Amino acid sequence: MNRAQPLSRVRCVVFNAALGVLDYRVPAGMDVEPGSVVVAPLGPRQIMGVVWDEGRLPGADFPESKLRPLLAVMPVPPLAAPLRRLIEWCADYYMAPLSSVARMALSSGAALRGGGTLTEYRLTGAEPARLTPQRKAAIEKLEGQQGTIRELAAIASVSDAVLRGMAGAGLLEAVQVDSDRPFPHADPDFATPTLSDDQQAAADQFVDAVRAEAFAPFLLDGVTGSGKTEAYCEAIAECLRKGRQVLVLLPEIALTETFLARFEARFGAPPVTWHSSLKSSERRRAWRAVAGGTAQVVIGARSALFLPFAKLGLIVVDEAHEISFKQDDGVRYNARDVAVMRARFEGVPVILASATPALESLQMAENGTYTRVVMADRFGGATMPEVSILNLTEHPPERGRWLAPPLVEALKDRLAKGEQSLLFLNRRGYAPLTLCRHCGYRFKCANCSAWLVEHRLSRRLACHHCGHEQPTPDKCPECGQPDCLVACGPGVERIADEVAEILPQARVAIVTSDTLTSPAKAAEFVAMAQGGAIDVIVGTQLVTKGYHFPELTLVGVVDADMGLEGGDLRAAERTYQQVAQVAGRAGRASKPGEVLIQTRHPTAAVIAALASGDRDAFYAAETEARRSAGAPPFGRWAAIIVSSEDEAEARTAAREIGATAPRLPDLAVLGPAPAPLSLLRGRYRYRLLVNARRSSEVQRVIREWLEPLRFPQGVRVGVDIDPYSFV
DNA sequence: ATTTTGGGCACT
DNA sequence: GTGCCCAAAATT
Repeated sequence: MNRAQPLSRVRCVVFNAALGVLDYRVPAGMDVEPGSVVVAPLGPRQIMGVVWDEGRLPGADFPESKLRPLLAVMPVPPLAAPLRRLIEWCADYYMAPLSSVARMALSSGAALRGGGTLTEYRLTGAEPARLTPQRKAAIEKLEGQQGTIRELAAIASVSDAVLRGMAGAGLLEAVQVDSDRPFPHADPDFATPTLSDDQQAAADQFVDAVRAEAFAPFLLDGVTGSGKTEAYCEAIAECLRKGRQVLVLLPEIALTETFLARFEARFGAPPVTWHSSLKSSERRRAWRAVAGGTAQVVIGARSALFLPFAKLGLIVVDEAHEISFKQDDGVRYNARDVAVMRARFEGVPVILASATPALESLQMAENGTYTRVVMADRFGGATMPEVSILNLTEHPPERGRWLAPPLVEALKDRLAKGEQSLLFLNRRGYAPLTLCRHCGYRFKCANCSAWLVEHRLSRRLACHHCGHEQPTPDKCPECGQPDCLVACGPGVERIADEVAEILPQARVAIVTSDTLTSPAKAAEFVAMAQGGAIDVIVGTQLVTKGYHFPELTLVGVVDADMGLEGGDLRAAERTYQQVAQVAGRAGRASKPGEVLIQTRHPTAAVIAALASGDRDAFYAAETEARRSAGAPPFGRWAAIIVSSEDEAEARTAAREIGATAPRLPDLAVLGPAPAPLSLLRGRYRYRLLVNARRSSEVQRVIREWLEPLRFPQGVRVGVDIDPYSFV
């Protein structure tokens, strides 16, 4: 590309949501182009920004004479045009400030300052002469850890002063980490697998698309166990051969040890990972390798979508139906949809892989926008498990118990045969509500309108929305009565207790984000489960993903109705997906699997479809329900969320928005109403729902609606386009 | 968002 | 006049 005239005046997206776009003069000798990351003066301060394309952004002409010169250019490659187009698209579609979206592409502050080294610390193992309590605690928690003082302080929950003292006393040693040391090389032909006909046919289509180097969206629709991963890995291999980079998006990247192991077995090296809990040195190294084009394959959480790939060749979204791809704070984007847009702007193929695709994705396949690739059979001749409904009204569990007699019998049977069972309940902790038998007091979060969940293993009461925790008291805080607290409802811990009572000799493992807190713990669990050291696994949706347990022949769904009772727009679909996904864990090897679903609504469309294994029937019923509700993909939803620390202010602002709602034939506005969690993290929240019957420009309507309104300071108004959760 | 400014007000 | 607090304005 030849640039004629060096730029003398540029429009910058500065990293401040309120300011947006500002113009600057480029001093003589400074080399900037669209995408350059720069430091600009702002009043007495300095602010980071990205040079944008001339003429693509709104903004009045600012007098030449008042322009101030840019201060510096960061030593990183400029953000390429396709990424800039993606940022613009996201800002526009999700109604977020351009700067907030741009910031996601530059989320590694350290990387921007250039390469070089970073100082990290680790324990020396030296025996201290005497030990303060803080130092003793730090040494226990930092075993095997390495990181900057700041990161270690967070891990050990001590102040950095403690650690600096320890470094001075020789208990911690400094290690220089090179941020540009290369990642191991992935070899496309390291271990080429033998594919089934289905897999080969899918792989061929993907490889052709990679070779074509053009935008091509695929919906890889394959039952659990059909070997989707092997099929798309062939497309990854083709990218590696062409020297192009690959982005694989996974939900909950921190817990996908098994995926990383499979990847390494196929390509001879682990991929580069990207997720929110990377340490700053790891983040910097990964970011720079991505921007420099040396990171071949990046396995990432949704934030990886905004990485500055130098030569992207393919995007894969695995488990594409997962709702965790929807970001629910900050810029509320759906990574699945943004992935398709990025592929489009980059001109590369994108594969959405799922056993239970979102209705929206199926619709896109049906109308020809996406190419549908079906893998209908399980790999290696394994059969789909037999699914039965367990009507809780007919087979009630004993009082104070949650497992119905037939499920108990099935558990006993598997234990006798030496086979594994899995009980699925999507609820962490022991019990979702604790109350005082004496005075009726209920434990409630101080910052949110939510009950505190008892975690008996850690002897704490926790709010699952804001993270607030307190020790479980032994007497009621209201009336002071001792031994009067009762647990209401089941959580996985309670189910595990029940299993231990029914099957005292069974080895039970609880699998939730509370117990698998690190990749090492996850690996340990997988090793134990596969080594036959666990008889019954009790888990949340965490166990529904990615694990293969050859001896697992029974899956019990403890409460299939749980998801249906909330006011969630996609409740039926999510229940279907979760149960289908967990059912897929049963009988993956030679032994057939059995699935028992406990429910009080055996005739509900979702439950019936699960029982009959008739996926098409479920999707047909759900399609009709969505059509008549004007829900996606037939109409559009948007949520307007008004929040403030002052309840009255939030209510007034929400009412004002409601009162000024536009009256349009295809638009329905519901609310304002207090949001389901009307108090969240100390903020009172009101919500309006906007339903646009046609796929019209909801964003434009909302923009014009909210634009003239002014609210007091402290009132935040956010828009959630295509909302999933109404929390 | 953060900093600067300017007005109103009490106090000297 | 001076200090102080808070709201409004400006930031390229």
